[in-house]
Parts: sequence; C-alpha cells; structure tokens
Amino acid sequence: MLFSSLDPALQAHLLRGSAERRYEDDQIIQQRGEMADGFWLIEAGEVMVGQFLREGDFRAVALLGKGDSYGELAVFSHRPRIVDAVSRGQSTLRHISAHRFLDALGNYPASMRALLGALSHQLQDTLSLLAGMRRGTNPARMAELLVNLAGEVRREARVEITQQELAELLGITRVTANAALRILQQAKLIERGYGTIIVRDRDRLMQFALD
Amino acid sequence: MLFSSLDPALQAHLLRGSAERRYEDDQIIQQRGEMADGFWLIEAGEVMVGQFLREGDFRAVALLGKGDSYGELAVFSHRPRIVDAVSRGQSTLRHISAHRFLDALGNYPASMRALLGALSHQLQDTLSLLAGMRRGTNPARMAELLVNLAGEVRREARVEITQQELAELLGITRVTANAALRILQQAKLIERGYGTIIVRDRDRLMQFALD
DNA sequence: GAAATAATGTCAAATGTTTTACATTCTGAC
DNA sequence: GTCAGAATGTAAAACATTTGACATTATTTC
Repeated sequence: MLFSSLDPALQAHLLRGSAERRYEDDQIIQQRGEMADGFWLIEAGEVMVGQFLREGDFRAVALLGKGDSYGELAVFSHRPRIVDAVSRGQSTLRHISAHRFLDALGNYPASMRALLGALSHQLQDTLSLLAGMRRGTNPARMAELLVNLAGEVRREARVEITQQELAELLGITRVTANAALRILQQAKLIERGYGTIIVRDRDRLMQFALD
Repeated sequence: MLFSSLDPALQAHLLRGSAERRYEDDQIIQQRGEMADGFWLIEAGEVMVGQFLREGDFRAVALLGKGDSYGELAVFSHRPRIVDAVSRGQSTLRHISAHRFLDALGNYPASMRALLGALSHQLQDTLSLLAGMRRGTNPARMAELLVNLAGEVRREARVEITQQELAELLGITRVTANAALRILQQAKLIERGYGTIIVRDRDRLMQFALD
C-alpha cells in the first residue's frame, strides 16, 4: 500500500492534519467520476473497492482493511476517480487532503522514490492479474482469491465473506462461485459456512491455485 | 507512456547514452522473471507485451508502437519482470540503462512528479480495464479493442492485425473472435480482410462498445 | 421464541465458449 | 503462374456459465 511506503515522519505529519470520518454498512465513500480532493487511510473496518454497473450489480476489484490506503491515484493523476468505494460494515477512515499531501511530499524526496517503487509494484501486480485473469479454471481462481484473503495465517484461517461477494470479486455468478467452493470443499481444502469460509489447508489451497 | 512524460532535456540525455538494438519478427526481447537493468523505447516497429502460458499459448496485454516505452516498472520496483515482450515484425528499440536513468532522475524533481502522475494514470486505466473485463459481450469488448487500435482516426481506419492476435488480446479463442467480428461486420461497423480489419464507422463502433 | 431477513444449496433450461476439424482464400516466394 | 504457408470462415459436439426458480438453513430483530 502506498501510505505505508512513506517516511514515518511524513506519515505522522499527514495524520495530524487529517479528519476522521465514520461510515455505516453499505455507505458510499467515494464515487466514480468525482475529482479527488484527497485520499483515505483505513483506521478500522473494511472497504470494498470496485465499480457499480448499470444494472446495479457491483464488480469488486479489491477488499481493503486496516492500515490500507486508497484514492491516491486520482490525486497524482489529476483525473476523476475510476472506482466506487463502499464501506463493508462500519468503518473509520482518515481523510488526508490532496493539497496538504502534495505540499509536504516536496520535502521528502526519498518518499517520492518510495512512492514510485510502490506504484510500480502495484501496477506490476495488476498487470499480472490482468494477464492471468482468464487463466485457470474457476475453482483455481477461487483458491487463489481465498489464499489472498486468508492472509499470512498458517492454518485454519476464518474468512468472513459471503459467496455473493466472492463471486463479485471474481466476476462470476453466485451459482458458479458456489460450485467452485463445493469442489474445494470436496478436496477438503476449505469448509463453507454461513457468511464464512474456513481455510483448512492454506498450503494445498495455494498448490491448487497453480493448476 | 512514461518516457514521454519526462522533461525533454532528460529525454535527450537518456537517448544520448542509449544503445540501439534491432529485433526480428517473433524475437523475444525480454522474459518474465529476469531482473531489470533498464527499459526500452520503441523507435520503429511494434512490440507485443504479455505472458506466455505453460502450453505455449500467449496472453497479450498490450500492443505498443513507435514512441511507446516499456519495462520501467521493474526498474522502479526492483522486482523481476512480470511480462514477456516479443517483437511483432522487425523493430528497432533503444535500451536505456536503469543506472543512468535513476541517477539522472534525481536532478529532475519535476519529472519525478510527472512520473508519479503518469504511473497513477496508467494504474487507473489498468484497474478500470480489470473491472470492465468481464463486462459486456464479446462483440462489445472486441468493438472497444478495435476503437483503441484504430487510434484517433476519424473514419475508415485500417488496422493491420490478425484475428489470432485479437483473440490473444481479449483472452478468447480465434473462433470466438471471428464470431464477434462477424457480428460487427453484419452491423456494417467493420470489414474483415486478410490480416487487416477496416474500421468503417468508428463512432458507431464506440457506441456499440458501451452496450 | 416467532417472524423476518440473509445466505446457502441445488436444479434445469438457455446461452455462450472452446475444441476439433476441415475447406477456402489470400499472400509472398520462386 | 504455381506452390507453400498463413490466415480466414464455418460447422458440430463437448463443455461451462448464466439465468431463473425454489427449498433450506442460519442469523437477526422484535
């Protein structure tokens, strides 16, 4: 994430001047098309980033959590925002103004280099994702997604997410997502619960993703 | 593109120290996994960027032409390259060393800001593409791709590309690509030729892409 | 604890995509 | 001009995904 790549002194400076904002479940934080006046740092809770489609469907791009930042891109590019962001459950964010950010950044040349590195890294990841999109079967792509969501946890991670949300992240329907999960469960890699997926064997799940 | 966002004086400086290299049709310019020692600027010809899959298939991400640069990401992120690059027909590139680039960049703070902007813009575009990937039917996605390839041309653009390559850019098979093109032709938006697509009506094609 | 709401599990029909296969057309080389 | 190679056009079968529908189970609300 970009904010965490900044110099700690700069991070502190930005936080001092930031405003805390709370959002309720499903509340819209930013909308596509708006011009950026700053970016957000997630203090607590989770945020879904993606695009609302015409019919009201949502195509998720990422699920962000505590310590993650987002919205910096539109600040740097001076272009309208290209994704919608929605609070998932209650969340607390800090809003850091573009003006203050860009001004302060001039005094931290090392942080600019760090930003270039972090941005490049992220673009590499995204391109890799784009190239790999269609690769592999749905169960394999689902396995990869679950490994990411489960995080670093060694064994028995509990991921609190609905099958609807998983489907939106993969760009498939809930029926197909459920079928993929059933296959992973039959292989004893996960277990399906109400609003949760339990990752039983992260290592073998990761192996499965590479097929 | 990133190179073109740099200060003209910096561009000139980098070009002076660059080495010219020629590549033949289908020759591999860079491979996934290599560490970066620089980036390329395309002087003439075209370069396909994407990933070779295990079975030898190729999943294209972009088709670059004269004036475009690529390979900067791995330089900034200090990570291995994540895409393969292949010459499409003969091409002439200039290789700019990472060392020289990063050294010179320190003297051009405004260019660093410009790079942040250009990188952010590109990441925004890529995220948008990622979110839109599965959206729309194949004919609609094909229409969008052709509009991009046709460039700024007002009417009657001639795009020299095979259906196989179009399929690789969309991540579908040639059969499906052909079917999509047939539909666009039936709507009198394009015409299919041997190794070429003629865009008859760019405006309506763009309209079609939004369905 | 009953009712309302949210989420999961599953099915069948319709649709879309890939695979496989082969004929045809175009282009460049000789 | 003929031939070989490259690219296109198309069809049928196999496979995968979506759509729409409904039953079931879990959770929350009152």
